[in-house]
Amino acid sequence: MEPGLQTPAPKGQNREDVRQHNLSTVLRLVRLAETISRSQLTAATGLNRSTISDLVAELEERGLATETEALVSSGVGRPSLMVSPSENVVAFAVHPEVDATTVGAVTLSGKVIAKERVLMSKSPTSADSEQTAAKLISKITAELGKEKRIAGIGVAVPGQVRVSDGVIRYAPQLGWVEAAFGPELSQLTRLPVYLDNDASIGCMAERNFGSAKGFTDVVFLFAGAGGIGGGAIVDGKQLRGASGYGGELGHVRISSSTQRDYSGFQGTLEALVRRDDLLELLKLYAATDEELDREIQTAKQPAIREKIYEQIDCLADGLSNFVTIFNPQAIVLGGFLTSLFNFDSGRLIERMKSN
Amino acid sequence: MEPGLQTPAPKGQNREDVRQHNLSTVLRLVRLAETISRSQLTAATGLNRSTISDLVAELEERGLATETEALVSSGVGRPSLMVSPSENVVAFAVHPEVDATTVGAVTLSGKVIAKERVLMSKSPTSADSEQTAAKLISKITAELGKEKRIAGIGVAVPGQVRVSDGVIRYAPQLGWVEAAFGPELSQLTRLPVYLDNDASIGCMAERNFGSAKGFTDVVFLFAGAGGIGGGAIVDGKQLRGASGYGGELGHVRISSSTQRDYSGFQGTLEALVRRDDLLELLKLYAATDEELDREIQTAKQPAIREKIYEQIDCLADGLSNFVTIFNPQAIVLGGFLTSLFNFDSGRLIERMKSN
DNA sequence: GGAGTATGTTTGCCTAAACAACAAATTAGG
DNA sequence: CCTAATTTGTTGTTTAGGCAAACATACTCC
Repeated sequence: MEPGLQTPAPKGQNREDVRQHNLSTVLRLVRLAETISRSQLTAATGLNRSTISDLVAELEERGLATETEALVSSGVGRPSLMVSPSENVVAFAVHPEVDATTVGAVTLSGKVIAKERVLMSKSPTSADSEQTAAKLISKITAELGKEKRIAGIGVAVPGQVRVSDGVIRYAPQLGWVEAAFGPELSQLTRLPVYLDNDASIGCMAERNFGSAKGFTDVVFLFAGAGGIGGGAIVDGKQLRGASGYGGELGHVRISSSTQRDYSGFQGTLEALVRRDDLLELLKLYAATDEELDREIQTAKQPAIREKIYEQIDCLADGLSNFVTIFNPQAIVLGGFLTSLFNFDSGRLIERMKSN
Repeated sequence: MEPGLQTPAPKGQNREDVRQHNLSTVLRLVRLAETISRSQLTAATGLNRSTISDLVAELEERGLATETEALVSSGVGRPSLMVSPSENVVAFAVHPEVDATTVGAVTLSGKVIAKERVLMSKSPTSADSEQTAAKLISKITAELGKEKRIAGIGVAVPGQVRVSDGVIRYAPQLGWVEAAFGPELSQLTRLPVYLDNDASIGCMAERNFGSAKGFTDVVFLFAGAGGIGGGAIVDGKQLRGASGYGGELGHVRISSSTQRDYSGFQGTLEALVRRDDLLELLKLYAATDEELDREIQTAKQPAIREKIYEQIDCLADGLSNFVTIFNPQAIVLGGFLTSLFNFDSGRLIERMKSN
């Protein structure tokens, strides 16, 4: 339909690729399991005992993992050594928002060892956020022990991101367009920077550590103040699309309604399932998700209940489409969508089935 | 949401895997290109000259490819040897339908060397079709030269298929439910059988040889007499979903309309973009796609044009959702959807953009 | 026909995984 | 306790597949 780059790219594999693949496979298993025995690694990877030994040794040499003796023995035979991700490798997590910029430091083992949040002036530019982030990073770095090694920076952007070159294509709430956040932050900090959409990151997190752990096909829908973000895991990988703008499930049109969403599109999931609408009806302003949830679960007024049901129905319509399209093993709801689900999960499921 | 099998399966790689991968990569390139030089193979795979030499030799030894000298030299330097897929490896293609069963024989090089079609009694059972197919296969096999080697059977099923075990889950037009077509046909013919949804197969074909050649992200929508089939290529791979029922794009709901599709769902793309509706309006019965196309392109009556526009709009709504979700490089339309597109592609595109 | 160039071919090398044999650390069972 | 059985870690060797280098070959260009 439209002209595009032909990208066959079916590369061959050589020795180094194998080593790389196996190292990363082992490291991934170690990270995801928090701590795992060498024998479990051999079983999971199908590789030879001695190969695992070698791979783990290399990871240890590179400072990415540590081996310890098992605390409790789990049966007959010599107890297997336990492998854990290193505490000394840290990555920074950056989250630029309209009113604040947050930077966290996380170890490879998943522990958050620092977190700083700086309030921003109204509508900061991309450069403002970058500089704030860079300052926080250098501050946290200075406070870290000498033994810590910094792997890089991950940025969760509330908007469309071109992952390949780290450019924020469009972040409606921040008002940024085509901002080279990644390269610029990398310039400032001299660290590798990885940018991605916040919903996508949330999706991967849920899939790796959260409620969708281990599933290969997942649909993810998260509602916050800024609308509905979404994503999908297809065959174990994040759905990105050709240019990286795929998976915007909140912007899928589910009705002929002319109600508009935050990006100006009509009849989309985001337009019809709105946190703001409920807040207004409930006369809640600037409420947290917890407060909103309490109000929803205890709502008595027919008008309000009606509105909630309406949103549940819209959510169900959207979800049933996603089921048709993706045939997922799990659907993960986040933010106030959880509240909608809890309010009447039976109705939601019933409506999904009826479609 | 629903309990599912945890499938992490992050396997390690050993030497054999590499060889396998490289062999299949080379064979794929050879098949897709019809004929390709060894130097092109080295460039495309990134592998060493001597490695390609070795791989091609192995493919030749296994009877999967043949090497010939270049007919025309393409520049300075020693001319590279040309590699082509073997003509002696054939696969059978089976297509069971309500009124007929078709079997074709195709060489690895893509040439159709035999095709037989047998009319069936009204609504054949799965076993009927299997037996008919098996008979045709043994008949064609007998007629093939001794030098031909049979690789296996591929079946294109008009319905939901569980690819993993070759079971047809539900084929509405045939009225089959949970039919073990794959295993049974394999039993009858003593050949490996691969089953898949016909739309999925069409999708891969378009992507490999057709208009979407080489693209990694494609949305595919095909309309026939039996409704609208669809599929998607995500990151170079067919979208299947957890149980293999994904990608049913025709059954996606795009409107609150209560119009039902062939599977009884309301407001779906299939329910609103109906070939039958147009046929009826045009007073065409049992028309071919070509006849229908002629009538559509020359339609004058306002009522008919109105209906066509209506369908174009519905199609656009569906497509724009798919663009939001998949962010594809190309959209491939098939069957009478092509006619709708040609009737007023401007309107279609405009409507897609406006959403 | 010689220079230049790209490719095919052959040989030996290198590396990573596998394998085999042995050592070590545990449980089970008397 | 002591021995057998079992499982895992360790070490040295083997093997396979891709690579690099050196050389041979076939083409174009001048």
